[in-house]
Amino acid sequence: MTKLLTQNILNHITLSQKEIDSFCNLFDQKEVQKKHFLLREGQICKFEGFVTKGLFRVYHIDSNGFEQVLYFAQENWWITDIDSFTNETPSQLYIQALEDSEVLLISKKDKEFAYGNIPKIEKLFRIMTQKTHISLQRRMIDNLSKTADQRYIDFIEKYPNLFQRLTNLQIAAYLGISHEFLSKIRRKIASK
Amino acid sequence: MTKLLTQNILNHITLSQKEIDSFCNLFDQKEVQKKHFLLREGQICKFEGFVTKGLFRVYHIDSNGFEQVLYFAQENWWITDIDSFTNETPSQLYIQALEDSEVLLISKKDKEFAYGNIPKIEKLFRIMTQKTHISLQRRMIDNLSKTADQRYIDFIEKYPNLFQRLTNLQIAAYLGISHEFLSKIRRKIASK
DNA sequence: TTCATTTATTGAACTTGTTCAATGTTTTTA
DNA sequence: TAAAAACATTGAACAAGTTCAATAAATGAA
Repeated sequence: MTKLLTQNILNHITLSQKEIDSFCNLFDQKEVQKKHFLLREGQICKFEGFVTKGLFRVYHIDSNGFEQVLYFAQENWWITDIDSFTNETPSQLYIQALEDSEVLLISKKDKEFAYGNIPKIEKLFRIMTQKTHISLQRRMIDNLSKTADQRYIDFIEKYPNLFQRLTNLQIAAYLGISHEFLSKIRRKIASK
Repeated sequence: MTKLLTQNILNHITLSQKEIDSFCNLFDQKEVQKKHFLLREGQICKFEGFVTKGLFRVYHIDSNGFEQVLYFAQENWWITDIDSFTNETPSQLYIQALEDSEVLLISKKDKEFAYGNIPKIEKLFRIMTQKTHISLQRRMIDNLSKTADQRYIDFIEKYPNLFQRLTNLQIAAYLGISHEFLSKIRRKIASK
């Protein structure tokens, strides 16, 4: 059950079997049906999660009712609203399963426990946060500098697997464009 | 000389005087004249820096020659290209002083040393990386959901001090719009 | 202080992307 | 398997933002 998680951790740092077991034991498995929510706006995010099956979208709804996707999380990805989780403030985000999914969840208390009792866990999350920050930094630059056409082409190249599993509606919400415009981009690309 | 740095660290974690001294000793002070560079595209970023005086911009030049500002760093802010520094890959960024400035720099080797010898430093950077990630996440959502007018108004509110010290050219490059369009936004706002 | 350079403003034409409404297609569910 | 719901496409009118070129204003260096 925690095989994927173990693998993921060992990808970042080295831990003894004992440390791994003790850390993995802090997680609870949860099944989340398609369209069900792990988190809604206004709630305080009480968990950090590791996806073992399925696919989630983490998104925001703006004042005009439009949805913006912050990121998608499929198998082997971590999900949380780090803002709400860290500061214990109401979330501005929704986390919804786009397929029948399974996650391993750890609470803030248990995570703090791990920080205190397994020193390398501090390093693990330092490294993981760095990596997600680096990706977001790259995405920020792309969003500032590239046209929607190019961002769409980049998305397909970078996440061919996600591309297969997502609707154009979801991809448009990630790229920051209307789905109608995405449709026109697709036609333009196809006609080449 | 390291008073600001000490204050900044104690804002995030608690350290003994001895730990503080031992960590602060790993930094070298450097003066950077206005318009001079701490880092240029193609170089590997060898430092993590803490600004004690002045103002820097961290920016990217895209394939069309346009500049996008990833962030500004004034006194009490940290600067680095975390991507290049962490992965030891050529940077895509420029870091330039916009005023005569002073920074405290730590090398990768010394930072690794600190991780190994002062356990709480791991926590310090985990927390700091989380915070910068949270800000970037908020900025990403704003960029996806808000119009340029609103982003400009938000910028002034959020960074009134930076706003005073920056030209409209720099602000436009941060907001992701042309400076001509920013000029039109300013006129529109002024006429209200 | 003056000349050169950088920064800011403006207007007109243009491009990118949105909105709305209609229609067709696919997927889900009863 | 039929009906409903969600998703995708299209066109036309519109809004947001760019580009280019000209000019004015502010700043910096000699």
